[in-house]
Amino acid sequence: MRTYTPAEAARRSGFSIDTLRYYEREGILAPVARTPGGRRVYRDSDLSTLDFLRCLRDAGMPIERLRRYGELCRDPDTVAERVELLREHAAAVQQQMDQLRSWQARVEEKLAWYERQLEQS
Amino acid sequence: MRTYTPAEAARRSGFSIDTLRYYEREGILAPVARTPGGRRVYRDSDLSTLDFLRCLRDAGMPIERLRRYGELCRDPDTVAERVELLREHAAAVQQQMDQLRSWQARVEEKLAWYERQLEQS
DNA sequence: GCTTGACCTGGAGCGCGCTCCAGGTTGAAT
DNA sequence: ATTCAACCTGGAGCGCGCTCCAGGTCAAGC
Repeated sequence: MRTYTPAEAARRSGFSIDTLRYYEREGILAPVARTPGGRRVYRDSDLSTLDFLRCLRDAGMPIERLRRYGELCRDPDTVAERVELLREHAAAVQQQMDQLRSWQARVEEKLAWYERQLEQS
Repeated sequence: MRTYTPAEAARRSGFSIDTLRYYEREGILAPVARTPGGRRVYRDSDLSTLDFLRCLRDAGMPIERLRRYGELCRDPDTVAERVELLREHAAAVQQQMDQLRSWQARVEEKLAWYERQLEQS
C-alpha cells in the first residue's frame, strides 16, 4: 500500500494542492496522515475517495453535500443515508439532463431557422 | 404591441428586476425604451429576446458569450457568427451530457454495491 | 552543513453572476 | 395636492468554490 506526496495526489486526483487542503479543512476529506514533520501523506484509500469526490463534483454536487457525503463515509453504519444522498443527486442530474435535452431541441430549431436565412440571402 | 413594466418583464422572463438592469448595463440586452420620466418600458421583442437568453443561461452559457450573442443580434448581418456561437455551445452541452451519462452509470454501480451491503446486514 | 524546492498555516483575494443598498424620482390613485 | 409604491442610479456586497500569499518549516541532494 504505497503513499503519495501532496503533489502526486494532486496530479492523480485532478484537484489542486490548495483544493486538497481546502477539502480537508472543510471536512470533505478525512484528516490525511502526516509525516513526523507534519507533511501530508496520502494513501490509496484517500486517492480512491478523491476519485469519487471528483466524480461527484463533476456531476455538479455542491460542496455542502460533498461534505455530508464525506462525513457519512467515515461512519460505516450510514449506508442507507449515503444511498439516499446519491439518489437525490441522481434525480437532480436527471432533471438537468432533461433540461439540456430540451435546450438542444430549441437550439436546433433556431439553427435551422438561421440556416434558412443564410440560404435566402 | 403591448408593453410591460419592469416588474411584469421580470415576472414573465423569470429574471429579477436587478438582473434585467444588469443585463442591460452589460450590453447583453439592448437599451430598453423609456418613458419621458426615465422608467423602462419593455416590449414584446424584449421579452422574446429575454426568453431565449433565459434558455441560453439555463444551458450554462457564460455571461461573456451571452453578451456576444446579444451584440450579434443587434446587427442583422451576423447570422453566420450567431450560428457558429450556438454550435460551439451546443458542442459544450453535448460534452456535458456525455459526462453526466457516465456519471449516472458510475453512481448506479455504486448504488448497486451499497444495496448489496444493505441486504447482507 | 547548506541549499533548495516542496510543503506547512492562517487568512485574504478572486471571478462569476447576480443581489442589495442608499438616496433620490416618478406617476397613478386618492 | 398628497401619498406611496414602484422605479431610477451608482456602487458596494455576497455566496460559491476555490486560489493565492506571506512568512515560516522540512528534508533530499550536494
